[in-house]
Amino acid sequence: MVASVAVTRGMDRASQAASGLPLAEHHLLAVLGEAGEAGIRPTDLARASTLTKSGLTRAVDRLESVRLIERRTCPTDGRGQLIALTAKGRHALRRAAPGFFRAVASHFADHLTEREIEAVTSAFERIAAADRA
Amino acid sequence: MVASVAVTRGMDRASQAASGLPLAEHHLLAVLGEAGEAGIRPTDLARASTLTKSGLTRAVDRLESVRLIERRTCPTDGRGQLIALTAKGRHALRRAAPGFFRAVASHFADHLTEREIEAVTSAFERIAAADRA
DNA sequence: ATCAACTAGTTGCCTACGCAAGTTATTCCC
DNA sequence: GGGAATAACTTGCGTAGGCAACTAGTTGAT
Repeated sequence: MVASVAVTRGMDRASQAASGLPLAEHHLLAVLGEAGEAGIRPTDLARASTLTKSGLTRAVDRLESVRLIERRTCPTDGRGQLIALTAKGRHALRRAAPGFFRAVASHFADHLTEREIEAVTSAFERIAAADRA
Repeated sequence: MVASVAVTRGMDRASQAASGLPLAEHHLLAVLGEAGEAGIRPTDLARASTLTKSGLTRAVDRLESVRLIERRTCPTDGRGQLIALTAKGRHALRRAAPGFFRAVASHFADHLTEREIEAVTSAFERIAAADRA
């Protein structure tokens, strides 16, 4: 836990430097980037992030207020919505990427061997999957 | 990050169930347990925890107010103090231990192979050490 | 068709905690 | 040994975010 907090804090500073956004919000942009034009439902976005539904609502509020993302009404469910990157959001993500990847290296990957990176990646993916279940 | 937040949240609930304390505070007790009778300086405790100095001040306030730990004036530095478990604190730590270890297993270790546990442990120790430097 | 049970997202409330500035004690240099 | 630079906590302030309760919409059973 101590190490993971250290990495998270370092990455958060790096994220602020690279995009002006806290790590959690940068991560939302990244997930939305993978989701593509179609957008993604808030509940799914929360699952793929480090936030609960209520935290997500507010993070989305912030990102929407600076026009990095947009809420669309969901065509198939009147309760729901679809969240997607705006053009501005896509640009912000692209611009932040190099600094972000350097930070992953300096705060995390550079301290590990190849084998360790593989072990950590697969183990943590399994843990995240178990948690979602 | 997603996995580490999932584990942290699970462990936090488990810690609440086992001792009534949030994970961060349980961890402080654990570190103090290892420090022994002599106690430990707040700055060192902060380094060994997930908290900054200011967060530590307040966590110590809370734990002291329920008599699980005590602040002593430091004999060798008039600015400083020594923090140590009270007898009540030692008991609380012992009572929480079984539930706590079960939670480490169910939220973390059970999802990993032996080799992965070793890889993660050594890698994360190195990361934590690098951060302290 | 209606009503109950569930799900999606939002909000009120509260707390933890980081940052930066403040206080007090120490060290070190001259 | 006197004064600047540094270190050890503390505190004021601001914000993020979890929980639980709420609203609105959906689904399914009769």
